[in-house]
Amino acid sequence: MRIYEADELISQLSIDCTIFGYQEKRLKVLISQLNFKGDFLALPAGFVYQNESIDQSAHRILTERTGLKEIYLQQFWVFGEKDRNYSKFMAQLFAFNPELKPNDEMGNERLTWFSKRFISIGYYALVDINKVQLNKSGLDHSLEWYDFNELPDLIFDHNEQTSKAYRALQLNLDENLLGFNLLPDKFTMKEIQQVYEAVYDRPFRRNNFQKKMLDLGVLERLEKKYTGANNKAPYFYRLKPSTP
Amino acid sequence: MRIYEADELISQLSIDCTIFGYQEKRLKVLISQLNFKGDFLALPAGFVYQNESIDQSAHRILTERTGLKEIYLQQFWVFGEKDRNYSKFMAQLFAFNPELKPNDEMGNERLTWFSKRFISIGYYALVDINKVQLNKSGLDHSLEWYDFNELPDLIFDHNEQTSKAYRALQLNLDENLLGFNLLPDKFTMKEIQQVYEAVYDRPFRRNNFQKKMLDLGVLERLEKKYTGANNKAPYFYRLKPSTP
DNA sequence: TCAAAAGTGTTCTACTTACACCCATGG
DNA sequence: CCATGGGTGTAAGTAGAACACTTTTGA
Repeated sequence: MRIYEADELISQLSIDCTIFGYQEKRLKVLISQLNFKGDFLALPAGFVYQNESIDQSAHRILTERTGLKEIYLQQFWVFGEKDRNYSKFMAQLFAFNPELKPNDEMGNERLTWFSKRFISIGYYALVDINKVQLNKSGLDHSLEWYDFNELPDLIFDHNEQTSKAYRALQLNLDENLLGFNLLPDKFTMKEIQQVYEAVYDRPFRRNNFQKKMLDLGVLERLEKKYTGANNKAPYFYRLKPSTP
Repeated sequence: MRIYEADELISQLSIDCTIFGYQEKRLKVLISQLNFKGDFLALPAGFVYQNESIDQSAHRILTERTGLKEIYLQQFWVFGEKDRNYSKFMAQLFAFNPELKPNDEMGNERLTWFSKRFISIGYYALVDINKVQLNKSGLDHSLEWYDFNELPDLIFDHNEQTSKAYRALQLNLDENLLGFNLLPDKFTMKEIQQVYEAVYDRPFRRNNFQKKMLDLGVLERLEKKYTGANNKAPYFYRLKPSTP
């Protein structure tokens, strides 16, 4: 389990990722249960190698866990309080995992590294949950999607981070056409509306929403979607190829 | 000149500040000429001490140079490209200042510190230019206000930073009532309008602007401002005390 | 009494919201 | 032919832009 390569990493700096997905009318967030005894739930996170940009670092963290290559990713805040360190987490960790207490030179060095105050760059990501192939990194005991509205207690300030990420998402969803990142390539108007309703936690009027979307001029209407239900079949849409 | 206290500082991390002021219908930015031979112009910047938050660090950098205690300050972007380092700057620096080349243990240690790749957290600040008492730090040869539209070449990616700071300012000015931070406590409607015109680089209609401002409900009308000009005297306004 | 600049009211327009109707689908 | 859900058109309401007019000030 490689979690410590101090020379290759920027010290005291971490990347924390709030990964949003969408399923069954719910906004979801990917949460990792850490690979230790005790219920330590956390955002997928990692450190920055000397030879990668912070964006590349965030991409690496995400690609490792989701298998996705193309991911919408956006930095949204730096968390830099002066007492922001792992000490509380590590005290709990050692209480549940006494065998992890450092007992040699190497362990102490690692402890020193983790004992320092950390600055964290918060990223949020939007993924099509159906394309994700969850893949635990060495740090993860399990990876699981949680409803954004029913997030458990996370370590550190990760609950605060999800709140701030959510606010950033709300601010940017509409203007930057982010909603489509949460859906498959082909989707119905109802589906994209439900994404909006999940993100903004309020209903939209069907007809006005459709008009607004079509007026954006970025959607291409495809064939109808016949589901076998006894009602009119909706159209599929996709982002116009010219709209990257 | 203390510019290097590696143990007390977070390594590979800096804070760069784009400080906006307003004077004579112009948006201004505070630029430092570095205290070396050669024309090195830069944003006021500094590093983060272990025992201060990143916000406190930015405040310290600003307070040192402007004398102001209360400053509107906002992080807006993290610059973290993988090749983001001082090497190009230092090559030029040594060309103009060969005596700075390290010639002892201490100098080499410092060189090592500065040779690494740096992550920079960009802050922008808004100040009342009349309240500012410019005060050079040890790093500054001089401090000067430049028109935002006529910024000289700055070291590093500092020109890019001012552009990004400017965009962030435009996005936030209106919603967060930031314009008033650029003005004295008492101001006329024309003055705040001219701030807006400077920031958005376009004219506003006098009457509509006044209506919009008053409809915000945050302004309190004070006495008239008699200037001696042969025209109707405008009112002074201030932010309502209840609007912090 | 006049020019300049400030204050205020009114219309016009564009966009959002709300309501209404019609159409396709499979039972 | 009916219930259900999808597509579209139109009226009402609201916010901002544009225009017009009045008031104050000192020369």
